[in-house]
Amino acid sequence: MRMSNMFSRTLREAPNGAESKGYEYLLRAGFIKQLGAGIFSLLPLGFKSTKKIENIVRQEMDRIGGQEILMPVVNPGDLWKESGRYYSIDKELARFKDRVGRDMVLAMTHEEAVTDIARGEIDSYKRLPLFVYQIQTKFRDDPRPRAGLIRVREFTMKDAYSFDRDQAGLEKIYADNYRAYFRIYDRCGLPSIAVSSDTGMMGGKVAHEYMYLSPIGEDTIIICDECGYTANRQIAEIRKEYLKEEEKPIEKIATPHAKTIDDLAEFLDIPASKTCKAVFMVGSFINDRTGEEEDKLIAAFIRGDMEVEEAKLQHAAGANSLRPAHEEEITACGMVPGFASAIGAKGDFITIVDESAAYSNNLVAGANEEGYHYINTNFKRDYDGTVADIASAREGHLCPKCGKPLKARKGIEIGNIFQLGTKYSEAMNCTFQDETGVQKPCIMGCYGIGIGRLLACLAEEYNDEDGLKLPITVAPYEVHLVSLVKDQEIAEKIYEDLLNSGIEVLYDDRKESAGVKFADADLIGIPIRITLGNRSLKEGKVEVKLRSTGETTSYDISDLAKEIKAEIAKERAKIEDNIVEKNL
RNA sequence: CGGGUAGUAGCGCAGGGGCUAGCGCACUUGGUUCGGGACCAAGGGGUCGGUGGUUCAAAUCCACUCUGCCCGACCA
Repeated sequence: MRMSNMFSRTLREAPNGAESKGYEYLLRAGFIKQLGAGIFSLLPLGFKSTKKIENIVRQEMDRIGGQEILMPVVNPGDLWKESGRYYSIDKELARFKDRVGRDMVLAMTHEEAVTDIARGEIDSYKRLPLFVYQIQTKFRDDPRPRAGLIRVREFTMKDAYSFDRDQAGLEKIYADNYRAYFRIYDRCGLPSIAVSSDTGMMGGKVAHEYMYLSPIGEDTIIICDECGYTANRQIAEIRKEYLKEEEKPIEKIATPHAKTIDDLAEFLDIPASKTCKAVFMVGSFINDRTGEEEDKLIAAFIRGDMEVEEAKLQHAAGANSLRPAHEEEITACGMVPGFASAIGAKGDFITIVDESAAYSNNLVAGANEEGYHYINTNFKRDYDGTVADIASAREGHLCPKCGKPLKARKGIEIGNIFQLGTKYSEAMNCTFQDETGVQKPCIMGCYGIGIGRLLACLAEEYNDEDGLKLPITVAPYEVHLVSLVKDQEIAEKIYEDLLNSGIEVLYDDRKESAGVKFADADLIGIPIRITLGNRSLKEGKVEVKLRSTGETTSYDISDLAKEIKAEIAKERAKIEDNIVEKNL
């Protein structure tokens, strides 16, 4: 590619709103261009990188037996009504009507579409297992896109789907994907960890998320350095110590102005762990057959020294979504915000009690009367409810596996794998006949990687004060040929030679000053830079500089292509040698 | 969806009722320079986000509206 003819140009200054380095450089180097909130075009350099990432993904999917297909972005709404997600997913699912008024959706994932195909293909256990994938556009109308390609509305995703006859089959392909994902990130050069995760709108039971740890991440990951336990905070468990003691008689006491746990603990001169905190949410419960929606108050109780994790609470209550409750909704059930407990409450609401509160004795809790609390309240004796783990794991809490203190880190989700089970196959009647003639639902799994987000994370990981320095496996070109010579003929010849040797070359043939060319080369960050200068050329030499290390070598022009191929192989080896097989 | 902030040339910004709307970079032409964002000279480019209003006069004041960004709610 000749830079004199390149569609995109570099920018000297960062466009307004590029707050992270990676995003800024992707914009300035001309990899991407914003079209609207959360909507980006890929320019030639960004598209090249994206294709490289896609090809790595493709190779690894093929390697574990994946068959590439392509499904439509536009799906009939009826299909999504079958799975129930037409109703259970809110505005994030973009809907429209076609010319005859049929409900249509822009697919945000493809469980429905693939299950529809599979139910037509799969009749016998002999057809299983099956594993397909696609690399395709998704649209999710995110309420708040941000940080460039990190969180967007339209994006390219590799999504894969497996169909098995039993759990053992699913677990095998799940483990294959688990390994393949690490190989993909390793081959892209992106550090990654796998964490146990929530299943969210996908449904199913077992799931892992792959995270790139970064301060700009929006997910919080709980990590145990000691035993390797890792989980998204949404589901991270902690070892809880219960304050067991002899039950004492309940007693109402005056606690004027003690509305918060801190106030209360200070007023009574007790630790927060001797109190019980109430958190009120309203859950939306959607009937996914009819789309009918019902709101219900959820009262969550947890020991005063802990916080409620909303995702856990949502699961425990079986709600589709949660929002904070309004004061009237709480008082309608006989509870008084600031002085609330389940004791003496009435009306239709769901009570979820964290283990910390349920298994500790003699806690101070609200008396549902302005200015009063009960001391020595005990679960079961004084109030009832569903016991669940709804505690939010924080740095310093104890590891559920080994009991050592946990750490909290920020991360960006770069992929996920789900054991779906039969959620979609049952809802959509995707069954097979086993040896005994019995119809059974296929056991499904799904596996996703956001391609653009991966590029964004790579840009975040690989940059310095001069620009990007993507690894050679994902950089748009292998070699940047910078010509500083007056007589372009020799440069043209070298360019041709390199191309003929099968090397991917970005050729700066522009009539620009050396400084401009070097600055642009650093900004775009192609791994190997060849500089053609008048002086060294007279001696038959050219300079080769690595973007990653700054290391410079001088080569004879006569065997340049051969030497460059060796350099490329070395750069590739730097990445490929770091591929580590990681098993589930 | 709530709070904040901003829309003026490709990018970054200034101007804040008055005559041809500026600056830096970028762009065009000519010349000099030529290994780390060169210099000189001459040029080209803008419905001042949109609509409506106030006024003799609006980029500037007012109302509404659209869009971007940040924080939160939210989210794979």
